[in-house]
Amino acid sequence: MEAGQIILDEGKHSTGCIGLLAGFTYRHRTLRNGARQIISVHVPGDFPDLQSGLLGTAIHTLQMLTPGRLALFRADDLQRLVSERPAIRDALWRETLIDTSICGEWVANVGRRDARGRIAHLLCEFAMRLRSAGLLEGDSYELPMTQDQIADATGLTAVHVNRTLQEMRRTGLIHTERRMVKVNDWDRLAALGDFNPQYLHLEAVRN
Amino acid sequence: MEAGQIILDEGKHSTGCIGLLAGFTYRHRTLRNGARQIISVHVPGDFPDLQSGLLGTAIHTLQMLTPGRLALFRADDLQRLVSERPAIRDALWRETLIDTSICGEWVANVGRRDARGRIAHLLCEFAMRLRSAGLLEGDSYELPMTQDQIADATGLTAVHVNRTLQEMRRTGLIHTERRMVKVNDWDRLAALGDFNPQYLHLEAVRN
DNA sequence: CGACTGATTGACGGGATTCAACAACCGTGG
DNA sequence: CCACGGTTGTTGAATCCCGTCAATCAGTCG
Repeated sequence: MEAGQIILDEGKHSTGCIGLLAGFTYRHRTLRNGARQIISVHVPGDFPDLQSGLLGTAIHTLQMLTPGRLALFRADDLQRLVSERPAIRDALWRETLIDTSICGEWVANVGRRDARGRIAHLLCEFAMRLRSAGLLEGDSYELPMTQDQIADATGLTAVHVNRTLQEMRRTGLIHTERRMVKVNDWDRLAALGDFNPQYLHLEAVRN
Repeated sequence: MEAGQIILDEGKHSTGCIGLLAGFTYRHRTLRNGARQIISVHVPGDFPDLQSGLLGTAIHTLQMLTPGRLALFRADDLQRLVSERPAIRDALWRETLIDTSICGEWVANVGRRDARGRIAHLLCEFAMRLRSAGLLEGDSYELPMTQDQIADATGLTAVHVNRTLQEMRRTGLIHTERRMVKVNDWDRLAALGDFNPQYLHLEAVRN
C-alpha cells in the first residue's frame, strides 16, 4: 500500500480484519467542525482494525501513514481461527485490551498535559513500541508523521507543534533531521512527558 | 459499596473481575503533576475492570461514583466461564471492544472540541447509555458527577465547567436542580456536542 | 451550630489558536 | 538542468479561550 492510502472508511461495513506486516497505519476521525483527531497509530505486528472487524462497522478511518504491507484475513477464516485456536483468540483479545489501555493513556495525554508534555509522551511511546517490535536499536528513529499529523494526534495545531518542537531542539532534548528523530536525553524526555511505559503492557514481549 | 470507595488501585495486581449491578463507577489516573484524568464512566450492566482483570495489572484507579452494588467474579471462575461458554466470551469481548470505541471518542472529545462541545457530548453520552440500560425514560436524569469530576472527565477545570454549565442554562439548553439534569433541547445539545451515538454500538441492545 | 464539600464569582495571566505570509523541500516534467 | 507546483515547515502579530488564584456563597451532615 502507498502512503496516505485509505484502508477502511468511516461508517463502512467491515467484516474481515488486517494485520500490519510493514509500515505504519493510523486511525482518525473528522468532526463536523472539520477538526481531525488521530485516535491511534499502529506499528508492524499490530492488528489495526480488530475493533471494526469484530464489531461490524468502522467508526474511524484507517489509513496508511507510510508505505507498507498488510495481511488480509477473511471474516469466516477469522471466525474459525478464533473458535478453533484458543491461544490465538486470547492473543487477539489481549491485543484489543492493550489498544484500550493505550487509548486511555491518550485521553490523559490530550486532556491533562501541556503541549511539551503531549509531544514528549508521543515521542516516548513511539520509540518504546518500535523497540518492542524490534525495529529500533539505538536512540534515533524515523518518526513518519508530519507536524500536521502530530498536531492531530495531540490535539494541538500544527503551528504550535512546530514551535514546541523547536524549543525541544533548542534545549537539546531531541535532534531532528528530515523525518528522523534522535532522542538526546531520554530521561529528560520521559520526565517531560511523564512517561510510564506500564500501560503498553510489554512484559510478554520482552524477550 | 459507598460513594467514593476505591475498588481497585492503580498499579495493583488484579485477577478477578467485577460486574456493576447498581450505581456508577469511574476509572481515573493521576499524573505526576497532580492533574487527574477520568478515563471512563460505567453504568449498571458494565464490566468496569475487564481490562485490568484480563491483563493482570490495574493501570487506573477504579472507584465508586455513587453508592452501588457489585458482582465479584473470581479469576478461575472467569477463566472457566470464558472457555466453556463461547457466547459469554464473545459478549465480554464485545464489551471490551465497545470500551475501546468509547475511549476513542473521548480522545476526540478532549482533543478537538471546545468546552461547550465537550460537556454537551458528555451529557449526551451519559443520557444515551442510561437509556440503553433502561434507566432513563424521559428527558431528565441524574448526572451523579460533581463539577470537579466533569472537569476531570473533559480535561477542563472546575471553574470553567461551572461557567460553561451556567451558559448552557442561560441559553435554555439544559436545566439543573441538585444533581438532576434536564435536557430541554436535545437536538441543540447533540448539535453542540457533535454527538453521533454510533460509537456506542447500541444496536445489539435495542431489543 | 461549626465543619466540610461543592458551587459560584472576579480579576488576571498565559498557553494555545488564528490568520497570513514566507521559506524550504520534493518529485515531476519540459 | 532548472523551472514548476504542491506539500511541509517556519515565522510574527493579534486574539481568545481557558487556567490560576483566591475569596465567597450554598447546601449537607453529624
